[in-house]
Amino acid sequence: MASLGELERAVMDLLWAGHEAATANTLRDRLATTTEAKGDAAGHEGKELAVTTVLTVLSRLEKKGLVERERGMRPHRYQAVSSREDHTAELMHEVLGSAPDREAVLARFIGSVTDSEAETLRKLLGHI
Amino acid sequence: MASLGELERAVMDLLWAGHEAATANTLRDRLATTTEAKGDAAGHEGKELAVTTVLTVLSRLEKKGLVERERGMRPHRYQAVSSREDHTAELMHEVLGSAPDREAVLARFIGSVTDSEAETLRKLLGHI
DNA sequence: TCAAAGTTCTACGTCACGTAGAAAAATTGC
DNA sequence: GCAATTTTTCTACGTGACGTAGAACTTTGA
Repeated sequence: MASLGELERAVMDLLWAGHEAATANTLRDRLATTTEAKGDAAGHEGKELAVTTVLTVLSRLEKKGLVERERGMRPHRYQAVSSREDHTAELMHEVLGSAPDREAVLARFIGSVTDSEAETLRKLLGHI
Repeated sequence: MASLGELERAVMDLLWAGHEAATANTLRDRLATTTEAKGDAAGHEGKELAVTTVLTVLSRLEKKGLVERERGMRPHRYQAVSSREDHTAELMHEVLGSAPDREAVLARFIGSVTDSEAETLRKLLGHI
């Protein structure tokens, strides 16, 4: 119960990037700019979504527990509940837990980790 | 592009469990038995699905690259392409790769790993 | 009090997935 | 060799998630 759609993901990325709370309007604008880069080479002007679209997505993300909003201020402010790193790490644990033999999975996992990542892991495991 | 539905997951679990190739019929039977346990306390007799249902799911899993079938034999034999551990580890890598700062994610990840898992990791990463 | 800005409700199209019948193809038992 | 049976493929429908947004309701600012 944690998979995100394309737009939901894009919104989370924005919230995670500049991690202060943002309004739906701000997000809508940033989405247009962000999408711009992804569009086909030629200046395919990032299309602005309707604010309601962004609001719907934010509501769904809130329901999923990924986003929380301050209802005090009038243009509600939205922000990610946890950092991208925390969320991603949590996801990794979920995946890991989906297999009976966790240690066997870890073995395979380590097998295909980059050198620098292995180094990072060694350090982290050192002082625990 | 790797999330599984409930039934798809159940089928993969069976293929991963007894990891010889199996026919759609065999799988349908095992699904009934397996489901039995999950049903409400009272002997809620695992309901047998139509074989076509199982076949459809197997086709979809094949298309997703998780299952392969031997078309030689007539009742086709199906088997998982990779072990559950390999598949799970691969998923973990996918998740890890979905964040820009992989090392930061690893830090959080390690932070909430069990002791025995940490031990396993140390061994796998070699001394030091 | 009104217009403007913001929020909630409702809704539609699409796609994945559970589910399976109908039709086509292959096997098997006589 | 042919009918009965098994297996596979095609087609399809219901449901729920997600992208998308208009309509309607609420709050704010002048």
